[in-house]
Amino acid sequence: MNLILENISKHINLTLQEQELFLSKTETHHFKAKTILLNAGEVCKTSYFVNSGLLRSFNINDNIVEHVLSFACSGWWISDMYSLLSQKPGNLFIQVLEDAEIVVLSKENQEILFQEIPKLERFFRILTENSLVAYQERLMDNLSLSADERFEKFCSKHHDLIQKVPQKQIASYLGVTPEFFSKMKSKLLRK
Amino acid sequence: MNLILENISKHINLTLQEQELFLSKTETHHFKAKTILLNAGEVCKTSYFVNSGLLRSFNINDNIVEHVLSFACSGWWISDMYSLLSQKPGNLFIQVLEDAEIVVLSKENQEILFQEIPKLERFFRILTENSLVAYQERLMDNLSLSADERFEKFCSKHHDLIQKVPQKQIASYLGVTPEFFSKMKSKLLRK
DNA sequence: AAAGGCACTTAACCTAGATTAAGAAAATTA
DNA sequence: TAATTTTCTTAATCTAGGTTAAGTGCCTTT
Repeated sequence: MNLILENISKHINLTLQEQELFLSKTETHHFKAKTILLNAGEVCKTSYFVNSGLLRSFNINDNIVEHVLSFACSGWWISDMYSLLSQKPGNLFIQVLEDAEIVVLSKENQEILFQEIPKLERFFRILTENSLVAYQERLMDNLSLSADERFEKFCSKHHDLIQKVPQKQIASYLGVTPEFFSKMKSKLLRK
Repeated sequence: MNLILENISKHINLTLQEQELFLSKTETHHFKAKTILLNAGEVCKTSYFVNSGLLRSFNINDNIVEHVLSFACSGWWISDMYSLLSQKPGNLFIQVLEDAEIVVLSKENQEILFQEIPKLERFFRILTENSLVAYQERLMDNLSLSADERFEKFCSKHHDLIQKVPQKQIASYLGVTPEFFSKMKSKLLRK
C-alpha cells in the first residue's frame, strides 16, 4: 500500500475516492543526493513527504555555520513551515542527503484538498500538534541537558538516523561543533 | 467585545449562535498570583486563554532547576500540549505570575466544539502552526545565537514582558543562570 | 515595624564546549 | 587509479557562561 495514504489513515479515514483525489493533487519525484529542494531566501511553496531516502532542513549563520533544524526519512514530512505559512522568504535550506523518492504537495493543492476533504484539516492539525510537542521537548532538552545527555537521547530516539547521517550533521542538530562531538563520542565509546 | 472571540475572528468567522455555543463551553475564572494551575506529573485536561494577568509554563530538572518554556499574557493561550494531546502525565507546571482572568476550555468541550463547529478545527490548526513556527525559531536561536543576542531579540519581541516578569525567569527562558543574566544586563546597560 | 524570605548584584574561580590547527581516513570525481 | 575533496580525529588553547558565595535591598507576612 501507498506509504502516504497509510500514514494518513492512522489519523483519519478517507474513502477510496478521497484517496484518489488526494494522490491526484500530489506529484512523486526522485531526487539525487545533494539536491537542494529549497534555498534560503526563497518562498516555500510545497511540503515534502519522504517515501524513501533522507532529507534535512538547515540554515546558515553569517554565511558560515550550518545549523540543522530537522532530518526527514521514510514516512516523515519536511518543509519550511515559517515560509510556507507566511509565504514570505524563509531562511531554511532543504536538501537531499540520500537519493530519495519524494511526494510533493503544493500549498495551492493542499488548500484545494482542505476544501474538498475537510477531514484533512484534522490530519494536518494532528501532524502539526505532534511536531509542536517534539520541538518543545527539543527546546527544553537544549535548555536543560548537557551535550552528552542530548546525544544519548538522540541515539535512543533516532537509532535509524545514526547510521545514515554524517556525524557533523548530528553534531549540528545537537548544537555542538563536529570537533567536540568527535571527542564526546570517543569518550562515550571508551566506557 | 470579548477578547477570545475577537481572537478567533482574526482567523475564522463564527455566527452569533456559534459564538454563544463556544462561550457556553468555556468557563472564566480569576486566579491569584502564585496559583499553580497544573502540576508536573498530572494529566492536563484543559487549555487556558489569558484575558488579563500573566502565566508561565516551566519544568523542574532534577528537582532543582526551573526552565521556563513559555509566558502567556493577555490574548495568549497556554497549556501542556504534550500532556493535553497524549493524555499522559506531563512534566510541565503552569503557574499564575500576576493575578489573572482566565478562560478555561476543557479537552472534552474542545472536542465537542470540533464536532459542532468544524471551522474551529481550522482555528486551532492555525494557532498550532504559529506556535510551531515560533518554537522552531526559538530552537534555532538557541543553537546559533549568543546569550546577548537572544536577550536583545527577546527585548525587541516581548517588550511588554520585560517590565512584568521577574528577571530570573527571563534568564531561565533564555537558557542562562540568573547570575550570568545580571552580569550580561549590566554590561549591556553600560553601553 | 520587625522578621523572614526572595530577587538581584558583584566578584572570584571553574568547566563544558569552542576555536585553531594539523593529520588520517573515507568518499567523490576525474 | 590517482587526485581531490570531505569527513573525522586528536590535541592545545581559549572563552562564554556556570558555580559558589557573600552582600544588598525589597516584598511579604505577622
